[in-house]
Amino acid sequence: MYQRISNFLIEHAQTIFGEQISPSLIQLSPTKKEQTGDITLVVFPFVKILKTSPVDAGQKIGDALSNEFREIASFEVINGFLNLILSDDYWMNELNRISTAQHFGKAVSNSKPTVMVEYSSPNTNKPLHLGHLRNIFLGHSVSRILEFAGHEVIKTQVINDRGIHICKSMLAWEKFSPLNSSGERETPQNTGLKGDKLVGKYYVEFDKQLNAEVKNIIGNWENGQFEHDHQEIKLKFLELSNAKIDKDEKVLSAIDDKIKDLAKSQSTLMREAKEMLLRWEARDPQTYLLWTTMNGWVYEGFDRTYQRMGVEFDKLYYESDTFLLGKDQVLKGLNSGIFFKKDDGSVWIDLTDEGLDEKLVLRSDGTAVYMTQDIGTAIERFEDFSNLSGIVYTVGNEQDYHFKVLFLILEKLGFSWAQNCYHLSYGMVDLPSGKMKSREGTVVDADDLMQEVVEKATEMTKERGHLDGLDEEEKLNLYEQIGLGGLKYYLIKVDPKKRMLFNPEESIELNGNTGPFLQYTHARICSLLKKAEPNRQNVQFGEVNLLDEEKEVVKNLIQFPLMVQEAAASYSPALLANYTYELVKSFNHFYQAVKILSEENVKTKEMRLVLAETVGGVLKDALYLMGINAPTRM
RNA sequence: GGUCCCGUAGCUCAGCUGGAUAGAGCAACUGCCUUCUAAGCAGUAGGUCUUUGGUUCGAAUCCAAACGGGAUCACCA
Repeated sequence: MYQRISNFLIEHAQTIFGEQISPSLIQLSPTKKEQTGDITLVVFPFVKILKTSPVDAGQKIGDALSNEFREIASFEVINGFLNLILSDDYWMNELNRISTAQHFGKAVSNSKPTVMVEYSSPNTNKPLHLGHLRNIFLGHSVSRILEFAGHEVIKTQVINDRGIHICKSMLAWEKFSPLNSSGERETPQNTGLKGDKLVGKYYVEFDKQLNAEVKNIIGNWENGQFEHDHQEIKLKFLELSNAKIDKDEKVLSAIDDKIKDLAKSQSTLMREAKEMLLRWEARDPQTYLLWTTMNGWVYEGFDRTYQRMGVEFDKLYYESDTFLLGKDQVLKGLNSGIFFKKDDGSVWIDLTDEGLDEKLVLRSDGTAVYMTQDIGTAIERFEDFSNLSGIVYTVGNEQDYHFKVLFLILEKLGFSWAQNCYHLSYGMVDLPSGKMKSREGTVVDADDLMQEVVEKATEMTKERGHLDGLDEEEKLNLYEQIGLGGLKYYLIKVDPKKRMLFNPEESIELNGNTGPFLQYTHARICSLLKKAEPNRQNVQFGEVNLLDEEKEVVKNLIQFPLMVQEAAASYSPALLANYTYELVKSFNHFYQAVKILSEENVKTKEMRLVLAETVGGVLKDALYLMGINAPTRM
């Protein structure tokens, strides 16, 4: 309707306004709730053209529109706004159109370009945490939204399965794992621990042991004892220590950190970890076996976590396969003059013209850095999938700079698809106590959180007691859906790019703007429809008068396809979440205000049932797009 | 210091391609279950939209500066 009005005004501009008008002058929007009307046109832009008062201008446009469109029953001009009132007929036709659609708002599958969505991308040295949850739910939801909007979507993740951090866990396990009676070190099998948890435990253990050693080393240094009488280290230490004199706290702690780094570099543990990394890179069989084994434990653990989350991937990339990629590209770029070489042999790109800095793309020893790898991986992906048009990277905003540079480099290397690559950047998740810090043990574990949320859902659902006739398995399934639905919605409803606060109590709340509230409404509708299926034959769409409550719901329903498009275009499930909440609120308002089953007028009753059914369908799809299940009872 | 992001009710967030009296939820207070699931609905209260300038018919929204918070600027990933 908006489109039709807009088109009409443009096409007949000459007769209405006496001149051609720019489409940007036409501002159509839903009328504010406080005002009567359905569609509002802002009249101000036309006042100058028509050289009359806002009232006369509005009157003139209103006349023209209501003559043209029989759907416009009447109109009002108030304060420079033209409020169009649409006929019941129009709303009934819209309801009819929406209710008979298969998946209203869903574009034809694969009618839009293929995109790859990357999310999760964990390290294999520790379990997933709250930050990953935001990342994963966000990326997963965006995948579904893009798919619904017509794209073919390939869901992927890069698993950071190599590097010094992995070696730390491996080394700690080798050194510090106790032996059991059969002489075995700890494994998921003999401890019952989830694989990623076990490996994470040894990562923490490494840190603990390292800190102890570091403390020891610094103690020795302070007493003037330097291993092998190492002069260089001694000088550095003394220099740093002297720098501490007369400094304030902030500078002091920065210097202390530097001293710690110095001590770490001299520690046995760090040295051993680095040696292990070298052995790994040399493909030492024993190291490789250990690495494969421990990563295997982690994958098993991750699989269980992903499964509970209800997310999946189509294609996995492993850093151990890709970390050598990109070097050729850099050398090619070097030849074509995009990169340049410094005296020490390191390769850089100069981005100062773009307002950025110089950026390293290859170390002086010829080895790859993160950037090198990402260049290679991106190119490989486009080779793997010949119909790929772009990549969406779901990665935290601390890497904004990295991706800015990455996309620029890819563009300079001549890959036209670089402009279809998008960094879906999201803000950090803070706790009421402040930032999550692994060092301070304030990290919220993903499995623990999911468990907690499901337990809470269980407790509160039992309290409500609407579950007669469900068997035990169905009940457990339901608790799971409610708990996770709440958690997902909580993390998704906030604008992705904004930093957000995670309040544990609010995340398991069932009332208000929450996942369970949306699910509850769905369950309610299902329960209603179980008692009376709408019989479409009885609905004569021309003969029913609509109440405001009903019209409001239809208005919201109409918006759904538009919201999906917007959410897809801006990669923002939050838009969809807010929309869904509005839809559900208007439905509940309607549900509470009118009778349905006991309505005596058959036509009205059937219309209301159709309305409820339609909301149920759209709601189910909307929840699906957020990765949330829609229970039929709760 | 350079670059980028953010600042809206006590708290958590919408609104930001300029438009009517700035909205929700939570927390507080009042009502509504012999009637379709009260995980609901209706209502009361709560605001110098960080500040100051500018752009114009009109600014929470656009521009500039200041203040406050965060991120990033590694031969780390």
